[in-house]
Amino acid sequence: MNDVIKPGSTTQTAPRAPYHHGDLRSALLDASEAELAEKGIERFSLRGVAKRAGVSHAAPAHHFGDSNGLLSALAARGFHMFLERQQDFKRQASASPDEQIKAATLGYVNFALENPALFRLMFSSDRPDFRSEELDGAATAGFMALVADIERLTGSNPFENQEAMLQVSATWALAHGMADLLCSGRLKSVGQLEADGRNAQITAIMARLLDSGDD
Amino acid sequence: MNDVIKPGSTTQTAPRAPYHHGDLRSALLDASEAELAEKGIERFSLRGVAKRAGVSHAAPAHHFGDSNGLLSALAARGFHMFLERQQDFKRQASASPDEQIKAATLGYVNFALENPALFRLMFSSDRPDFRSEELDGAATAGFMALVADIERLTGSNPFENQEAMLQVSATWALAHGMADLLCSGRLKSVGQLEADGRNAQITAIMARLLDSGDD
DNA sequence: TAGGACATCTTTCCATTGTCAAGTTTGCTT
DNA sequence: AAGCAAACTTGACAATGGAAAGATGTCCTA
Repeated sequence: MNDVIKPGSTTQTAPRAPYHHGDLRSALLDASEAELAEKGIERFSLRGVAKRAGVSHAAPAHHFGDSNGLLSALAARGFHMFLERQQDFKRQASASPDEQIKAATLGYVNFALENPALFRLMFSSDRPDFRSEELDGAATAGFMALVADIERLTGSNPFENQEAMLQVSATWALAHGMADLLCSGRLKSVGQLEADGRNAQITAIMARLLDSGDD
Repeated sequence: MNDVIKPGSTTQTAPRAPYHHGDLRSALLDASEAELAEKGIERFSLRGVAKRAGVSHAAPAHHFGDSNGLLSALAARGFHMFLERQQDFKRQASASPDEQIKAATLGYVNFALENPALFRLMFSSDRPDFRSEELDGAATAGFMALVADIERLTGSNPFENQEAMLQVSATWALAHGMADLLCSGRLKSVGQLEADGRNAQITAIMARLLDSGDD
């Protein structure tokens, strides 16, 4: 009726306001990320998300179907952030293949430590639906980047060379294991250190693998 | 006093029946394990557990406090099973330190694949309370076994030698990364294989690390 | 410019869940 | 035998996710 802007909006940055709320979809994703970071996935509440976004508790359903749909979209966005964080580190490293891999590992682990709940959503939850094109694509992109790095390192295409694919698996598993253990508070001998020392240890551990069988 | 078996029991195998139900505590743990395996931790229901055990929905509270208390006890039992599974493999392997570590890794990963939901409860959940003496002790025992193996491998006590502790971290992280990725359906190049081929790949990956810096 | 058609969001309602408080049964102790 | 404490049940409550139906705003077309 009137053109008064609804006061319910909370933290929108530059909304195009095409509709009632103004890009509620991404506002809900922001709210979900905050809810997840604060509560963890096991106390994540859809109604809590709606409250953060300043809308009714049933509003998310229209954009995401159910709560798992929302978490799927959030996980997909998480994988994009994840890949970017790895690229952050890679850009600051030397161009040699093994340095690039070490840098990606640092990005991998630091992302997990910076976003532990989101990392768990992406890797240790049944709620996101990986049959979703969007999510599967986002998750696959990171894997493909690693495959390319290993190809540069070994000179063999991992999809054609079993030994190179084994190197992919080993590298991924080692990076993932450090990330998962650290963000669950295990692996205390590494986790207790401050950022620089921790990153040095992570690199040293990865070096132990890379300096071995870089055939 | 008497040896009359209560007729209200539903699915007990060989109950001592010291009380009303007959060792309800462990019956609830069994029921929880089944509930967890079927539903996963994210749809785990305390009332579902009670229904499985054939008791009222509030019965678990007396033995475990709240649902997190039950999950803490279940996780502790999980860590014992976890260690046993590693020892299963170690007994069937040669006594050399690196073969023992490879065997433990096979136990680590196979346990995760056999009990994916329980594995997630143990490593990727905030619900178990690790301040609990029982749980912390069970979780620490596995770590100490690895430390001992690395000491045998390197000849140095990891608690006194930084390089050896780095080896502990690397070994644990690699085993854990494989386990976590495989039981989440990632790492398909390994996960698609049948058991024997999969175990061979796991061993080959671990060898890549152990054959490197076993100083 | 009026009138649908439709996407967006709210309100209301319901089944399920975890937890609490009180009551009931059972075995043990003295 | 009496009482006591442990073990378990019953009933209630607030919070949650989801379904259904209503309300509101926007756009497209005639």
